[in-house]
Amino acid sequence: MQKNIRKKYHHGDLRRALIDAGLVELEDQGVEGLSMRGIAARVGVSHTAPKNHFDGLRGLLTAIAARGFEMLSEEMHATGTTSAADPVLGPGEGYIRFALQNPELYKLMFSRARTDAEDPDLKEAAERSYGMLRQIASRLDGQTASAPDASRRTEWMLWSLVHGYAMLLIEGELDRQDDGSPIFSIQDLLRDVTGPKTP
Amino acid sequence: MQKNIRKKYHHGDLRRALIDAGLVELEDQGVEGLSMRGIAARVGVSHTAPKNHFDGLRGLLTAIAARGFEMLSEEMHATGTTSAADPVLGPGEGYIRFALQNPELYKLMFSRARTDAEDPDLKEAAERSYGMLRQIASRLDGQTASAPDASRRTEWMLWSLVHGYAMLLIEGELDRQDDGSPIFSIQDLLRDVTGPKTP
DNA sequence: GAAAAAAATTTACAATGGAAACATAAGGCG
DNA sequence: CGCCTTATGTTTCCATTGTAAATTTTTTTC
Repeated sequence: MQKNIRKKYHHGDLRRALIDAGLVELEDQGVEGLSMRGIAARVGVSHTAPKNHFDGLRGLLTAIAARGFEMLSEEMHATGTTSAADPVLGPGEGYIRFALQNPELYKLMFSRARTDAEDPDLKEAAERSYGMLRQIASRLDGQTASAPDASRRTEWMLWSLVHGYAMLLIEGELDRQDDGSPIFSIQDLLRDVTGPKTP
Repeated sequence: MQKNIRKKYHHGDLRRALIDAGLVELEDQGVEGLSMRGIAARVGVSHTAPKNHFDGLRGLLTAIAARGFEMLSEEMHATGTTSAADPVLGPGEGYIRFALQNPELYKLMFSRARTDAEDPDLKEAAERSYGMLRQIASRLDGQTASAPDASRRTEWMLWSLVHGYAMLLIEGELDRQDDGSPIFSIQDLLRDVTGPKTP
């Protein structure tokens, strides 16, 4: 009856707190170093408390991944609506920026071994991101020659390129400059694809 | 003395046996399900026996990853030297075939969190694979326009595309046909890149 | 205010990676 | 040959982790 906005004795919003803490520990120690007990300790609850909000460690990781996709969509949208932004290169850059700023989270988001791909929240958040990618692909497609199912193929090509670029950079397989930025940007690679008409 | 099938106290080639067993369990249960004890049990030794041959679980996984790169090089070479093979599409197809036939191994090979990237054997085996990729990239580069550092950029582009395609397929993000084969092949995507001059 | 539900803790347990001490085989060397 | 050194495996033990069950504490409902 009384929805006291004052802090409740029962933590109040443990679910959100656990996800937030998980995000911190994730980038701090990597997915490997993540533990139910560690996250719970960071929030200050017993290590079994999360069970009331998540279906085990996998459930918590799934929720964290869902949050990641929300962040990704936001980043792509932000970089895409800038006035100066290219409709293709802009969101593509936002995608990469997110991946490089949250490498462990990005890896988790694409790790079916650690998350539950059937989770409704995760599916919805991921689908929103994928939809944005499809939109970009259709724009990119308009710039090049069009075959029957060219759109879908372009979508595969774009996503593969961007995802591979992000993953290889995260895992340290592609060289970086002294300031930490990649030698070639995703725009550099995309320009190779959008056609040689661009000088 | 007795080279009978009698069970010897000293295994003989435990190192190789552990890697072989690890490869089986890896594809069987995924990287997550892999355990030192499980692998040791499969070979029939105590769970601490591997310590004489590997530096912990990470050491064993590193050795398995190195073996993976050897297999990858072999597969690319085999598919590239076929008489009918395109010098670019051939090895590219071999790369993808390996990844899709050994998905868990492929993921492990690119997981710096689980392997020791400084291991000499791993470095050497990986470098051999990367060298083959560079070779393909230079061929691909010869087919398109050439800018100053175009070669290296093409290398990034090719590797990103192929790796992303492999990873997305492995994680189930890209749809497959009823027979399990991808809707678009890596050749389909590569043709988008090699330029529209190819019919 | 009492009952019910929700949230969190305590306790317990099995699995795992790893360290240390010990055991066994193999090979070198007198 | 017989002893000794070393490489290889085993036993035993421990800390950490995820999870389940029983219990306690707080909140909500009636």
